[in-house]
Amino acid sequence: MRLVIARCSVNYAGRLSAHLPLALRLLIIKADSSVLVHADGGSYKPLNWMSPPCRLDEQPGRWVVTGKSGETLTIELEEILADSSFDLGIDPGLIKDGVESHLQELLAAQMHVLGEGWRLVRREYPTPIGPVDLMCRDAAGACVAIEIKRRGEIDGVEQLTRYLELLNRDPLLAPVQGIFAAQEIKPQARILAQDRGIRCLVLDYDSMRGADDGALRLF
Amino acid sequence: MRLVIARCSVNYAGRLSAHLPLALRLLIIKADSSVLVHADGGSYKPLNWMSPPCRLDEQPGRWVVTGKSGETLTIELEEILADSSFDLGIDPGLIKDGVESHLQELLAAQMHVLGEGWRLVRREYPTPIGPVDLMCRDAAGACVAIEIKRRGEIDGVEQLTRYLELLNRDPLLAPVQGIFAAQEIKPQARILAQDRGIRCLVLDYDSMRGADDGALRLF
DNA sequence: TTGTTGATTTCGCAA
DNA sequence: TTGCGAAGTCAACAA
Repeated sequence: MRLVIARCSVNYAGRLSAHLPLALRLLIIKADSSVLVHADGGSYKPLNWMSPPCRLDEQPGRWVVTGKSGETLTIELEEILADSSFDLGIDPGLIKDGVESHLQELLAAQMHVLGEGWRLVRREYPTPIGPVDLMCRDAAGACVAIEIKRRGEIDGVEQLTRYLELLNRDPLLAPVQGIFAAQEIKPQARILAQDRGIRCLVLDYDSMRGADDGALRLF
Repeated sequence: MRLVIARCSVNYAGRLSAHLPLALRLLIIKADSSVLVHADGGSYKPLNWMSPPCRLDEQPGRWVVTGKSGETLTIELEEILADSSFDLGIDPGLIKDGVESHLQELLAAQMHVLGEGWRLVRREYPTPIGPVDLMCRDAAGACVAIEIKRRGEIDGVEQLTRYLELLNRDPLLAPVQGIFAAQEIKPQARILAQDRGIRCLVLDYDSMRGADDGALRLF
């Protein structure tokens, strides 16, 4: 990894065109030749960048980075204040816990909280327009499709609605009910769901991990 | 901006939990106290980070960054190989060209590619649920609503469907047809559009800029 | 390889 | 402040 502090101007030509006027910035060149141009603010997103795979052509006062599909990042170097390199090695990588797939696993393993005699048909139940997170049957044997989100917004309700519309065309499955489950359900999403006869379920991740059934509330 | 090369382990506790085992990494502390943890690969996204606004508590061998809503990033510093600071000043910012609004302008100026005698009624045609990108009339005088996306996915078809449903309630406008136009249309979006009687149009930005009508293909 | 979905998405604009 | 839509989204995973 090479770190350069330089007064530079930058041009990008790819899906769009973008230009950065002359200013002092941090330039990062990673081991795979990818380049990041950072300012001293904003968030983690660079002002401009080139993703790997790419090739860096270093000329005096000018770097030209060319991407896989021909896009180019051109950096004009006016003045270099610092330039240092380090060998960091390969990173062991990030370990995450608490994302949507975990919610799906937990709810799949706790079908009983939905009601007596409910059972899981399968996770990621395939349909032509994408997989239903959980397909199950209630005590009476009727189909129920469950869409799980970390944050329940209108898009998720629309997604579940599409699944239900399609599934209900199949006489072997119909009628299929829907449940919209999320750690947090936005008011607009809740209203839309209820308007469409879809039940809402608020999930509590920590409590589910502890298998505390009281944490699940059906609306 | 402060740049630190250090052997460190990192823990994040917020919406999710994440952990980085001990390894050599680049730590960036920006002027607003936001922190980025980068490895020597991957893309522009850091392995871990804290977005502003946040507060950095620097203890010996440990940094604790606390975010606005209480999330924390804890960095345990095992060994520091480099540590330098720079004053970059405020960046003048990025100038972009080639985004969705430009596609809208270009298509609005090239109505004839849709067919003989087509004309534009107006761009950003207002409805109670949001503006229709382009409203036009075909040679027979029938209304056509056009939704433009850079990448055409299912959400865009849903959006256009909502507009059409609403517009078709107005006897002065009905029947209103729909066209879904994008630089790239995903298969599922195309299927959904066709199922709903919405035509798909693939746009080529470069050719449109050159006003090459042959670049537009109606499906 | 291609396609689809989730994300600590981030970012910008408008109501 | 909140909500909605776009992004050079990125990244993980399945077909």
